[in-house]
Amino acid sequence: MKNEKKLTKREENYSKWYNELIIKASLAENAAVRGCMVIKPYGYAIWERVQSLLDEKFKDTGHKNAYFPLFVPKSLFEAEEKNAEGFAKECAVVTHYRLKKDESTKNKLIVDPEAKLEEELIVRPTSEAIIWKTYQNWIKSYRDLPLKINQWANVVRWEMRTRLFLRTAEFLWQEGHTAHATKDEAMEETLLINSIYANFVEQVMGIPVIQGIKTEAEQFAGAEKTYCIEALMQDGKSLQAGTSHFLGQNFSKAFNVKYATKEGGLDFVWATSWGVSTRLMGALVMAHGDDNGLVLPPNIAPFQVVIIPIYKSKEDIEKIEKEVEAIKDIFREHNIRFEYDDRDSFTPGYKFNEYELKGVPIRISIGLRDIEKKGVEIARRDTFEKMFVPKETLLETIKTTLDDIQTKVFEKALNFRNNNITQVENFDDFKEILNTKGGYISAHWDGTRETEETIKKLTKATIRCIPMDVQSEQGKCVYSGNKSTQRVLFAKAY
RNA sequence: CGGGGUGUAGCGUAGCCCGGUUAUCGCGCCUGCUUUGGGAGCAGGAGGUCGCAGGUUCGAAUCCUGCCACCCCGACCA
Repeated sequence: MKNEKKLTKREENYSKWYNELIIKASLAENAAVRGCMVIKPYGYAIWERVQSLLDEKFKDTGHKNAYFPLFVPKSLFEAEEKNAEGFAKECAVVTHYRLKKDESTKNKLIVDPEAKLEEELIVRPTSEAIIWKTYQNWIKSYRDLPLKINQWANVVRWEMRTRLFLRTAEFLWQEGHTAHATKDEAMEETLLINSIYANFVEQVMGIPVIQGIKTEAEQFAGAEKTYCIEALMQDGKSLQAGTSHFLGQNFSKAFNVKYATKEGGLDFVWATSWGVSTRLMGALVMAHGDDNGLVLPPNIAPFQVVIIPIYKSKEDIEKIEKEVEAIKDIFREHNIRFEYDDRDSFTPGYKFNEYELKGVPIRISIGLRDIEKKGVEIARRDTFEKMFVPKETLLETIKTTLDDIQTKVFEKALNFRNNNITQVENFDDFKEILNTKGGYISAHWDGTRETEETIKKLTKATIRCIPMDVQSEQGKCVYSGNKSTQRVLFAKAY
Protein backbone atom coordinates (compact mmCIF):
# COMPACT_ATOMS: atom_id res chain seq x y z
CA MET A 1 0.00 0.00 0.00
CA LYS A 2 2.95 2.25 0.57
CA ASN A 3 3.52 2.06 -3.17
CA GLU A 4 0.68 4.53 -3.55
CA LYS A 5 3.10 7.22 -2.55
CA LYS A 6 5.36 6.42 -5.48
CA LEU A 7 4.78 7.95 -8.87
CA THR A 8 3.60 5.80 -11.73
CA LYS A 9 6.62 4.60 -13.68
CA ARG A 10 7.26 7.01 -16.51
CA GLU A 11 7.86 4.39 -19.18
CA GLU A 12 4.75 2.42 -18.30
CA ASN A 13 2.14 5.12 -18.39
CA TYR A 14 3.45 8.45 -19.49
CA SER A 15 0.20 10.38 -19.19
CA LYS A 16 -0.52 9.08 -15.74
CA TRP A 17 3.02 9.77 -14.61
CA TYR A 18 2.77 13.32 -15.95
CA ASN A 19 -0.52 14.03 -14.24
CA GLU A 20 0.48 12.49 -10.93
CA LEU A 21 3.76 14.33 -10.87
CA ILE A 22 2.09 17.69 -11.33
CA ILE A 23 -0.39 16.99 -8.56
CA LYS A 24 2.04 15.40 -6.12
CA ALA A 25 4.72 18.02 -6.66
CA SER A 26 2.10 20.64 -5.80
CA LEU A 27 2.43 22.42 -9.12
CA ALA A 28 -1.23 22.46 -10.02
CA GLU A 29 -4.48 20.54 -9.90
CA ASN A 30 -7.75 20.33 -11.76
CA ALA A 31 -10.17 23.06 -10.80
CA ALA A 32 -13.86 22.69 -10.13
CA VAL A 33 -14.42 24.33 -13.51
CA ARG A 34 -14.50 22.45 -16.77
CA GLY A 35 -11.06 22.19 -18.30
CA CYS A 36 -9.51 24.75 -15.99
CA MET A 37 -6.72 24.30 -13.48
CA VAL A 38 -5.56 25.80 -10.23
CA ILE A 39 -1.89 26.69 -10.28
CA LYS A 40 -0.61 26.13 -6.76
CA PRO A 41 1.99 28.35 -5.07
CA TYR A 42 4.97 26.19 -6.01
CA GLY A 43 3.90 25.96 -9.64
CA TYR A 44 3.18 29.65 -9.71
CA ALA A 45 6.61 30.44 -8.28
CA ILE A 46 8.15 28.71 -11.30
CA TRP A 47 5.85 30.64 -13.63
CA GLU A 48 6.89 33.86 -11.89
CA ARG A 49 10.51 33.08 -12.76
CA VAL A 50 9.51 32.60 -16.37
CA GLN A 51 7.69 35.91 -16.23
CA SER A 52 10.43 37.94 -14.62
CA LEU A 53 13.29 36.57 -16.71
CA LEU A 54 11.47 36.85 -20.03
CA ASP A 55 10.09 40.25 -19.15
CA GLU A 56 13.61 41.48 -18.58
CA LYS A 57 14.60 40.35 -22.08
CA PHE A 58 11.57 41.99 -23.65
CA LYS A 59 12.34 45.27 -21.92
CA ASP A 60 16.00 45.07 -22.91
CA THR A 61 14.87 44.92 -26.51
CA GLY A 62 12.60 47.95 -26.26
CA HIS A 63 9.23 46.41 -25.48
CA LYS A 64 6.75 47.87 -23.02
CA ASN A 65 4.03 46.16 -21.04
CA ALA A 66 0.37 47.14 -21.23
CA TYR A 67 -3.00 45.55 -20.59
CA PHE A 68 -6.02 45.16 -22.85
CA PRO A 69 -9.57 43.96 -22.11
CA LEU A 70 -10.60 40.38 -21.57
CA PHE A 71 -13.71 40.86 -23.73
CA VAL A 72 -13.68 41.36 -27.47
CA PRO A 73 -16.91 42.56 -29.12
CA LYS A 74 -17.89 40.10 -31.82
CA SER A 75 -17.75 42.72 -34.55
CA LEU A 76 -14.09 43.40 -33.79
CA PHE A 77 -13.32 39.74 -33.52
CA GLU A 78 -14.61 38.98 -37.00
CA ALA A 79 -12.69 41.82 -38.65
CA GLU A 80 -9.66 39.73 -39.59
CA GLU A 81 -11.36 36.90 -41.37
CA LYS A 82 -8.78 34.13 -41.16
CA ASN A 83 -8.01 34.82 -37.52
CA ALA A 84 -11.71 34.77 -36.65
CA GLU A 85 -12.30 31.58 -38.58
CA GLY A 86 -9.34 29.88 -36.95
CA PHE A 87 -10.57 30.50 -33.44
CA ALA A 88 -14.35 30.46 -34.00
CA LYS A 89 -14.74 26.83 -32.92
CA GLU A 90 -13.26 27.35 -29.49
CA CYS A 91 -14.62 30.61 -28.14
CA ALA A 92 -16.36 31.29 -24.86
CA VAL A 93 -19.06 33.88 -25.54
CA VAL A 94 -20.76 36.28 -23.12
CA THR A 95 -24.38 36.75 -24.11
CA HIS A 96 -25.99 38.07 -20.91
CA TYR A 97 -25.03 40.36 -18.08
CA ARG A 98 -27.40 39.44 -15.26
CA LEU A 99 -28.84 36.52 -13.31
CA LYS A 100 -32.04 36.36 -11.37
CA LYS A 101 -33.75 34.09 -8.87
CA ASP A 102 -35.56 31.15 -10.30
CA GLU A 103 -38.98 31.33 -8.64
CA SER A 104 -39.79 27.68 -9.30
CA THR A 105 -36.76 26.20 -7.49
CA LYS A 106 -35.22 27.23 -4.21
CA ASN A 107 -31.79 28.88 -4.17
CA LYS A 108 -31.27 28.57 -7.88
CA LEU A 109 -30.30 31.31 -10.27
CA ILE A 110 -31.18 31.55 -13.93
CA VAL A 111 -29.89 33.78 -16.67
CA ASP A 112 -32.21 36.75 -16.90
CA PRO A 113 -33.59 36.67 -20.44
CA GLU A 114 -34.23 40.40 -20.13
CA ALA A 115 -30.50 40.98 -19.80
CA LYS A 116 -29.37 39.87 -23.22
CA LEU A 117 -26.45 41.81 -24.68
CA GLU A 118 -27.02 43.67 -27.93
CA GLU A 119 -23.67 42.43 -29.14
CA GLU A 120 -22.02 39.28 -27.83
CA LEU A 121 -18.62 39.56 -26.21
CA ILE A 122 -15.95 37.02 -27.01
CA VAL A 123 -13.64 36.06 -24.16
CA ARG A 124 -10.26 36.59 -25.84
CA PRO A 125 -8.67 33.45 -27.25
CA THR A 126 -5.88 35.86 -28.30
CA SER A 127 -5.85 39.65 -28.37
CA GLU A 128 -4.98 40.72 -31.91
CA ALA A 129 -8.45 42.10 -32.57
CA ILE A 130 -8.85 44.28 -29.51
CA ILE A 131 -5.26 45.44 -29.72
CA TRP A 132 -5.37 46.36 -33.38
CA LYS A 133 -8.60 48.24 -32.79
CA THR A 134 -6.67 50.23 -30.19
CA TYR A 135 -3.65 50.69 -32.47
CA GLN A 136 -5.98 52.52 -34.88
CA ASN A 137 -5.87 55.39 -32.43
CA TRP A 138 -2.27 55.03 -31.35
CA ILE A 139 -0.63 54.98 -34.75
CA LYS A 140 -0.87 58.04 -36.99
CA SER A 141 2.66 58.82 -38.08
CA TYR A 142 6.03 57.18 -38.67
CA ARG A 143 6.98 58.88 -35.39
CA ASP A 144 4.64 56.46 -33.56
CA LEU A 145 6.57 53.49 -34.92
CA PRO A 146 7.77 51.00 -34.06
CA LEU A 147 5.14 50.26 -31.45
CA LYS A 148 6.26 47.30 -29.35
CA ILE A 149 3.79 46.17 -26.70
CA ASN A 150 3.61 43.06 -24.58
CA GLN A 151 0.90 41.95 -22.20
CA TRP A 152 0.84 39.26 -19.52
CA ALA A 153 -2.67 37.91 -19.47
CA ASN A 154 -5.01 34.98 -19.43
CA VAL A 155 -6.83 33.72 -22.50
CA VAL A 156 -9.63 31.21 -22.98
CA ARG A 157 -9.86 28.54 -25.64
CA TRP A 158 -12.72 26.10 -25.30
CA GLU A 159 -10.78 22.95 -26.07
CA MET A 160 -12.60 19.65 -26.35
CA ARG A 161 -10.03 17.76 -24.35
CA THR A 162 -7.85 19.37 -21.76
CA ARG A 163 -4.67 18.46 -19.93
CA LEU A 164 -2.88 20.15 -17.04
CA PHE A 165 -0.60 22.91 -18.37
CA LEU A 166 -0.55 21.57 -21.93
CA ARG A 167 -4.08 22.37 -22.86
CA THR A 168 -6.40 24.02 -20.38
CA ALA A 169 -9.51 26.00 -21.19
CA GLU A 170 -7.97 29.03 -19.56
CA PHE A 171 -4.23 29.59 -19.60
CA LEU A 172 -1.71 32.26 -18.73
CA TRP A 173 0.69 33.69 -21.27
CA GLN A 174 2.45 36.72 -22.57
CA GLU A 175 1.48 38.04 -25.96
CA GLY A 176 3.53 40.62 -27.81
CA HIS A 177 1.99 42.78 -30.52
CA THR A 178 4.19 45.06 -32.56
CA ALA A 179 3.70 47.46 -35.45
CA HIS A 180 6.46 48.54 -37.83
CA ALA A 181 6.98 50.87 -40.75
CA THR A 182 8.61 48.30 -42.97
CA LYS A 183 8.25 44.67 -43.84
CA ASP A 184 11.91 44.02 -43.11
CA GLU A 185 11.68 45.53 -39.66
CA ALA A 186 8.66 43.38 -38.80
CA MET A 187 10.42 40.28 -40.04
CA GLU A 188 13.47 41.19 -38.00
CA GLU A 189 11.28 41.50 -34.91
CA THR A 190 9.69 38.12 -35.57
CA LEU A 191 13.11 36.51 -35.74
CA LEU A 192 14.44 38.41 -32.75
CA ILE A 193 11.61 37.10 -30.58
CA ASN A 194 12.11 33.59 -31.86
CA SER A 195 15.73 33.71 -30.77
CA ILE A 196 14.83 35.24 -27.39
CA TYR A 197 12.45 32.32 -26.84
CA ALA A 198 15.02 29.78 -27.96
CA ASN A 199 17.73 31.20 -25.72
CA PHE A 200 15.43 31.41 -22.75
CA VAL A 201 14.09 27.90 -23.05
CA GLU A 202 17.54 26.43 -23.61
CA GLN A 203 19.61 28.42 -21.16
CA VAL A 204 17.12 28.96 -18.35
CA MET A 205 14.80 25.99 -18.63
CA GLY A 206 17.48 23.64 -19.93
CA ILE A 207 15.29 22.36 -22.76
CA PRO A 208 16.88 22.10 -26.22
CA VAL A 209 14.69 23.48 -28.99
CA ILE A 210 14.58 23.48 -32.74
CA GLN A 211 13.92 26.88 -34.28
CA GLY A 212 11.88 26.61 -37.38
CA ILE A 213 9.14 27.79 -39.68
CA LYS A 214 5.64 26.35 -39.67
CA THR A 215 4.05 25.08 -42.84
CA GLU A 216 0.99 26.90 -44.11
CA ALA A 217 -1.29 24.27 -42.64
CA GLU A 218 0.23 24.64 -39.18
CA GLN A 219 0.70 28.39 -39.01
CA PHE A 220 -1.24 30.87 -36.91
CA ALA A 221 -4.62 31.94 -38.25
CA GLY A 222 -4.03 35.36 -39.74
CA ALA A 223 -0.25 35.10 -40.05
CA GLU A 224 1.89 35.27 -43.17
CA LYS A 225 4.66 33.24 -41.54
CA THR A 226 4.84 31.50 -38.19
CA TYR A 227 8.19 30.83 -36.54
CA CYS A 228 8.35 28.38 -33.68
CA ILE A 229 10.51 26.60 -31.21
CA GLU A 230 9.85 22.88 -30.94
CA ALA A 231 11.00 20.73 -28.04
CA LEU A 232 11.10 16.94 -27.78
CA MET A 233 9.46 15.34 -24.76
CA GLN A 234 10.66 12.09 -23.20
CA ASP A 235 7.84 10.05 -24.71
CA GLY A 236 9.01 10.99 -28.18
CA LYS A 237 6.33 13.58 -28.88
CA SER A 238 7.10 17.12 -29.90
CA LEU A 239 5.80 20.17 -28.10
CA GLN A 240 5.45 23.61 -29.62
CA ALA A 241 6.98 25.71 -26.88
CA GLY A 242 6.65 29.18 -28.36
CA THR A 243 5.66 30.98 -31.52
CA SER A 244 6.28 34.31 -33.19
CA HIS A 245 4.24 35.40 -36.17
CA PHE A 246 4.96 37.72 -39.03
CA LEU A 247 1.47 39.08 -39.67
CA GLY A 248 2.28 41.12 -42.77
CA GLN A 249 -0.36 43.78 -43.26
CA ASN A 250 -3.30 41.49 -42.55
CA PHE A 251 -4.31 43.16 -39.33
CA SER A 252 -3.43 46.71 -40.31
CA LYS A 253 -5.64 46.29 -43.36
CA ALA A 254 -8.46 44.64 -41.41
CA PHE A 255 -8.41 47.42 -38.83
CA ASN A 256 -7.32 50.17 -41.20
CA VAL A 257 -4.16 51.15 -39.35
CA LYS A 258 -2.25 53.55 -41.62
CA TYR A 259 0.61 55.87 -40.82
CA ALA A 260 1.91 59.00 -42.47
CA THR A 261 5.32 58.23 -43.92
CA LYS A 262 8.35 60.50 -43.80
CA GLU A 263 7.86 61.10 -47.50
CA GLY A 264 4.31 62.32 -47.03
CA GLY A 265 2.52 59.15 -48.12
CA LEU A 266 0.06 56.96 -46.26
CA ASP A 267 0.86 53.30 -45.63
CA PHE A 268 -0.44 50.27 -43.77
CA VAL A 269 1.87 49.18 -40.95
CA TRP A 270 3.56 45.77 -40.73
CA ALA A 271 2.80 43.61 -37.75
CA THR A 272 4.05 40.79 -35.56
CA SER A 273 2.61 38.87 -32.64
CA TRP A 274 4.21 36.27 -30.42
CA GLY A 275 3.65 34.34 -27.23
CA VAL A 276 4.65 31.70 -24.76
CA SER A 277 2.31 30.22 -22.22
CA THR A 278 2.05 28.17 -19.05
CA ARG A 279 2.50 25.28 -21.46
CA LEU A 280 6.20 25.81 -20.81
CA MET A 281 5.55 24.36 -17.38
CA GLY A 282 4.36 21.17 -19.00
CA ALA A 283 7.50 21.15 -21.11
CA LEU A 284 9.61 21.43 -17.99
CA VAL A 285 7.92 18.41 -16.45
CA MET A 286 8.09 16.29 -19.60
CA ALA A 287 11.61 17.22 -20.61
CA HIS A 288 13.40 16.62 -17.31
CA GLY A 289 11.14 14.71 -14.95
CA ASP A 290 11.94 11.18 -13.75
CA ASP A 291 10.25 8.54 -11.63
CA ASN A 292 11.07 10.50 -8.49
CA GLY A 293 9.48 13.68 -9.73
CA LEU A 294 10.40 16.97 -11.26
CA VAL A 295 14.01 17.91 -12.03
CA LEU A 296 14.47 21.67 -12.14
CA PRO A 297 17.43 23.32 -13.79
CA PRO A 298 18.83 25.74 -11.18
CA ASN A 299 18.15 28.81 -13.32
CA ILE A 300 14.40 28.25 -13.25
CA ALA A 301 14.08 26.77 -9.75
CA PRO A 302 12.20 29.03 -7.31
CA PHE A 303 14.74 27.90 -4.75
CA GLN A 304 17.95 26.21 -5.77
CA VAL A 305 18.87 24.79 -2.41
CA VAL A 306 16.77 23.41 0.41
CA ILE A 307 18.27 23.13 3.87
CA ILE A 308 16.91 20.38 6.09
CA PRO A 309 17.89 20.20 9.76
CA ILE A 310 18.19 16.80 11.38
CA TYR A 311 17.77 16.76 15.12
CA LYS A 312 16.49 14.87 18.12
CA SER A 313 16.18 17.45 20.85
CA LYS A 314 15.65 21.15 21.42
CA GLU A 315 19.33 21.55 22.20
CA ASP A 316 20.19 19.96 18.85
CA ILE A 317 18.04 22.32 16.87
CA GLU A 318 19.53 25.33 18.62
CA LYS A 319 23.02 24.26 17.66
CA ILE A 320 21.95 23.49 14.11
CA GLU A 321 20.21 26.81 13.62
CA LYS A 322 23.34 28.64 14.62
CA GLU A 323 25.17 26.92 11.78
CA VAL A 324 22.26 27.41 9.39
CA GLU A 325 22.16 31.15 10.05
CA ALA A 326 25.75 31.45 8.85
CA ILE A 327 24.94 29.47 5.70
CA LYS A 328 21.86 31.58 5.03
CA ASP A 329 23.92 34.77 5.26
CA ILE A 330 26.40 33.49 2.72
CA PHE A 331 23.64 32.39 0.34
CA ARG A 332 21.88 35.73 0.62
CA GLU A 333 25.08 37.56 -0.08
CA HIS A 334 25.73 35.49 -3.20
CA ASN A 335 22.15 35.42 -4.53
CA ILE A 336 21.64 31.73 -4.09
CA ARG A 337 17.93 31.09 -3.73
CA PHE A 338 17.27 28.79 -0.81
CA GLU A 339 14.63 27.59 1.60
CA TYR A 340 15.14 26.40 5.14
CA ASP A 341 12.60 23.78 6.14
CA ASP A 342 12.36 23.59 9.91
CA ARG A 343 8.86 22.14 10.03
CA ASP A 344 8.68 19.97 13.10
CA SER A 345 5.71 17.98 11.88
CA PHE A 346 7.52 16.07 9.14
CA THR A 347 10.45 13.68 9.40
CA PRO A 348 13.66 14.27 7.44
CA GLY A 349 12.90 11.28 5.24
CA TYR A 350 9.56 12.73 4.30
CA LYS A 351 11.15 16.04 3.42
CA PHE A 352 13.85 14.37 1.31
CA ASN A 353 11.18 12.78 -0.81
CA GLU A 354 9.07 15.88 -0.97
CA TYR A 355 11.86 18.07 -2.35
CA GLU A 356 12.89 15.39 -4.79
CA LEU A 357 9.33 15.38 -6.06
CA LYS A 358 9.55 19.15 -6.39
CA GLY A 359 12.82 18.94 -8.25
CA VAL A 360 14.89 21.19 -6.00
CA PRO A 361 18.42 21.00 -7.49
CA ILE A 362 20.42 20.68 -4.27
CA ARG A 363 19.50 19.47 -0.81
CA ILE A 364 21.61 20.28 2.20
CA SER A 365 21.08 18.23 5.33
CA ILE A 366 22.69 19.24 8.56
CA GLY A 367 22.71 17.44 11.90
CA LEU A 368 25.01 17.11 14.88
CA ARG A 369 27.06 14.52 13.03
CA ASP A 370 27.86 17.13 10.35
CA ILE A 371 28.50 19.91 12.81
CA GLU A 372 31.08 17.76 14.55
CA LYS A 373 32.80 17.18 11.23
CA LYS A 374 32.47 20.92 10.48
CA GLY A 375 30.42 20.67 7.32
CA VAL A 376 27.13 19.56 5.75
CA GLU A 377 25.86 16.82 3.49
CA ILE A 378 24.69 17.85 0.04
CA ALA A 379 22.68 15.79 -2.45
CA ARG A 380 22.03 16.60 -6.11
CA ARG A 381 18.60 16.02 -7.54
CA ASP A 382 19.72 15.13 -11.06
CA THR A 383 22.18 12.35 -10.17
CA PHE A 384 21.15 11.55 -6.56
CA GLU A 385 24.84 11.85 -5.74
CA LYS A 386 25.58 12.67 -2.09
CA MET A 387 28.73 14.19 -0.66
CA PHE A 388 30.06 15.69 2.53
CA VAL A 389 31.21 19.28 2.14
CA PRO A 390 33.33 21.17 4.68
CA LYS A 391 32.07 24.60 5.73
CA GLU A 392 34.92 26.50 4.10
CA THR A 393 34.24 25.15 0.62
CA LEU A 394 30.44 25.06 0.83
CA LEU A 395 29.76 28.22 -1.17
CA GLU A 396 32.18 27.25 -3.91
CA THR A 397 30.80 23.72 -4.07
CA ILE A 398 27.21 24.93 -4.24
CA LYS A 399 28.04 27.39 -7.00
CA THR A 400 29.90 24.90 -9.15
CA THR A 401 27.34 22.17 -8.50
CA LEU A 402 24.47 24.45 -9.54
CA ASP A 403 26.34 25.32 -12.73
CA ASP A 404 27.07 21.68 -13.32
CA ILE A 405 23.44 20.65 -12.82
CA GLN A 406 22.30 23.36 -15.23
CA THR A 407 24.75 22.09 -17.85
CA LYS A 408 24.15 18.38 -17.30
CA VAL A 409 20.39 18.63 -17.34
CA PHE A 410 20.53 20.45 -20.65
CA GLU A 411 23.08 18.06 -22.12
CA LYS A 412 21.04 15.06 -21.12
CA ALA A 413 17.99 16.47 -22.85
CA LEU A 414 20.08 17.50 -25.84
CA ASN A 415 21.53 14.01 -26.25
CA PHE A 416 18.10 12.52 -26.00
CA ARG A 417 16.78 14.94 -28.60
CA ASN A 418 19.67 14.41 -31.00
CA ASN A 419 19.43 10.65 -30.68
CA ASN A 420 15.78 10.90 -31.59
CA ILE A 421 16.07 12.67 -34.90
CA THR A 422 16.01 10.00 -37.58
CA GLN A 423 16.63 10.52 -41.26
CA VAL A 424 14.16 8.54 -43.31
CA GLU A 425 14.01 7.97 -47.07
CA ASN A 426 10.81 6.01 -47.66
CA PHE A 427 7.32 5.84 -46.25
CA ASP A 428 7.58 2.33 -44.82
CA ASP A 429 10.57 3.35 -42.71
CA PHE A 430 8.71 6.52 -41.83
CA LYS A 431 5.82 4.56 -40.31
CA GLU A 432 8.15 2.05 -38.71
CA ILE A 433 10.30 4.67 -36.98
CA LEU A 434 7.27 6.66 -35.90
CA ASN A 435 5.65 3.69 -34.21
CA THR A 436 8.75 2.20 -32.62
CA LYS A 437 11.30 4.88 -31.84
CA GLY A 438 9.20 8.02 -32.11
CA GLY A 439 10.85 11.40 -31.96
CA TYR A 440 11.56 13.53 -35.00
CA ILE A 441 11.72 12.19 -38.49
CA SER A 442 13.82 14.19 -40.89
CA ALA A 443 12.46 13.56 -44.34
CA HIS A 444 11.93 15.12 -47.74
CA TRP A 445 8.55 16.68 -48.44
CA ASP A 446 7.22 17.88 -51.75
CA GLY A 447 5.92 21.10 -50.24
CA THR A 448 2.23 20.46 -50.90
CA ARG A 449 -0.58 20.70 -48.42
CA GLU A 450 -2.14 17.51 -49.75
CA THR A 451 0.90 15.39 -48.93
CA GLU A 452 1.12 16.92 -45.48
CA GLU A 453 -2.55 16.18 -44.79
CA THR A 454 -2.35 12.64 -46.10
CA ILE A 455 0.67 11.83 -43.96
CA LYS A 456 -1.13 13.27 -40.96
CA LYS A 457 -4.19 11.15 -41.63
CA LEU A 458 -2.17 8.00 -42.14
CA THR A 459 0.29 8.36 -39.28
CA LYS A 460 -0.86 11.17 -36.93
CA ALA A 461 2.53 12.79 -37.53
CA THR A 462 2.59 16.42 -38.56
CA ILE A 463 5.31 18.62 -39.94
CA ARG A 464 6.58 20.28 -36.79
CA CYS A 465 8.68 22.75 -38.68
CA ILE A 466 11.09 23.49 -41.44
CA PRO A 467 14.23 24.02 -39.36
CA MET A 468 15.77 27.46 -39.79
CA ASP A 469 19.23 25.99 -40.22
CA VAL A 470 18.14 23.38 -42.77
CA GLN A 471 20.59 22.57 -45.57
CA SER A 472 19.43 22.66 -49.14
CA GLU A 473 19.53 19.12 -50.55
CA GLN A 474 18.07 17.41 -53.58
CA GLY A 475 15.74 14.53 -52.78
CA LYS A 476 12.40 12.85 -53.24
CA CYS A 477 9.33 13.36 -51.07
CA VAL A 478 9.00 10.54 -48.58
CA TYR A 479 5.34 10.05 -49.50
CA SER A 480 4.70 11.23 -53.04
CA GLY A 481 8.18 10.67 -54.49
CA ASN A 482 8.07 14.13 -56.08
CA LYS A 483 11.07 16.45 -56.13
CA SER A 484 12.12 18.12 -52.92
CA THR A 485 14.93 20.51 -52.07
CA GLN A 486 15.10 20.18 -48.32
CA ARG A 487 14.21 17.99 -45.36
CA VAL A 488 11.55 18.92 -42.82
CA LEU A 489 10.86 17.54 -39.36
CA PHE A 490 7.87 15.31 -38.77
CA ALA A 491 6.68 14.10 -35.37
CA LYS A 492 3.66 13.29 -33.33
CA ALA A 493 2.89 16.33 -31.26
CA TYR A 494 1.08 17.56 -28.17
C1' C B 1 -20.23 15.69 -31.75
C1' G B 2 -19.15 9.88 -32.42
C1' G B 3 -17.22 5.26 -29.54
C1' G B 4 -16.05 3.22 -24.63
C1' G B 5 -15.92 3.64 -19.32
C1' U B 6 -16.62 5.39 -14.27
C1' G B 7 -19.45 7.79 -10.20
C1' U B 8 -19.12 4.80 -2.59
C1' A B 9 -15.36 10.01 3.28
C1' G B 10 -10.34 14.96 1.22
C1' C B 11 -7.82 11.05 -2.22
C1' G B 12 -7.53 5.90 -3.98
C1' U B 13 -10.84 1.85 -3.57
C1' A B 14 -13.90 -3.29 -1.88
C1' G B 15 -18.87 -4.59 -2.02
C1' C B 16 -22.97 -4.61 -7.16
C1' C B 17 -23.30 -10.18 -11.18
C1' C B 18 -26.68 -13.38 -6.99
C1' G B 19 -30.95 -7.23 -2.70
C1' G B 20 -30.86 -8.71 3.92
C1' U B 21 -27.02 -6.95 10.82
C1' U B 22 -23.61 -1.17 12.23
C1' A B 23 -21.00 -0.07 3.99
C1' U B 24 -14.72 -2.55 3.30
C1' C B 25 -9.69 -1.42 3.24
C1' G B 26 -5.45 1.88 2.47
C1' C B 27 -3.61 6.95 2.32
C1' G B 28 -4.65 11.52 4.49
C1' C B 29 -6.80 14.14 8.93
C1' C B 30 -7.29 14.73 14.73
C1' U B 31 -5.42 13.22 20.02
C1' G B 32 -1.63 10.91 23.06
C1' C B 33 3.01 8.53 23.86
C1' U B 34 7.45 6.90 21.63
C1' U B 35 10.21 8.64 17.32
C1' U B 36 13.22 11.88 13.74
C1' G B 37 20.33 10.64 8.90
C1' G B 38 15.38 8.16 3.02
C1' G B 39 7.95 8.76 2.71
C1' A B 40 8.07 6.69 11.43
C1' G B 41 5.57 3.09 15.15
C1' C B 42 1.73 1.93 18.53
C1' A B 43 -3.01 3.13 20.72
C1' G B 44 -7.41 5.80 20.32
C1' G B 45 -10.71 9.06 17.33
C1' A B 46 -13.44 12.09 13.67
C1' G B 47 -15.26 11.95 8.85
C1' G B 48 -20.59 9.03 4.26
C1' U B 49 -27.33 12.63 1.01
C1' C B 50 -23.20 5.08 -1.73
C1' G B 51 -23.72 11.17 -8.42
C1' C B 52 -29.26 13.04 -8.74
C1' A B 53 -34.55 11.85 -9.37
C1' G B 54 -38.13 8.28 -9.74
C1' G B 55 -39.68 3.03 -9.76
C1' U B 56 -39.78 -2.41 -8.11
C1' U B 57 -39.59 -4.64 -3.07
C1' C B 58 -41.20 -6.06 3.69
C1' G B 59 -36.13 -4.26 2.63
C1' A B 60 -31.91 -1.07 -2.56
C1' A B 61 -24.89 0.97 -2.78
C1' U B 62 -26.73 -3.68 -5.18
C1' C B 63 -32.36 -4.62 -9.74
C1' C B 64 -35.19 -1.16 -13.52
C1' U B 65 -36.02 3.86 -15.95
C1' G B 66 -34.57 8.81 -16.74
C1' C B 67 -31.13 12.64 -15.90
C1' C B 68 -26.35 14.76 -14.48
C1' A B 69 -21.15 14.83 -13.92
C1' C B 70 -16.37 13.26 -14.89
C1' C B 71 -12.51 10.25 -17.42
C1' C B 72 -10.36 7.72 -21.74
C1' C B 73 -10.14 7.09 -27.29
C1' G B 74 -11.32 9.95 -31.95
C1' A B 75 -12.31 14.90 -34.57
C1' C B 76 -10.15 20.13 -32.88
C1' C B 77 -5.94 22.63 -30.69
C1' A B 78 -0.65 26.69 -27.87
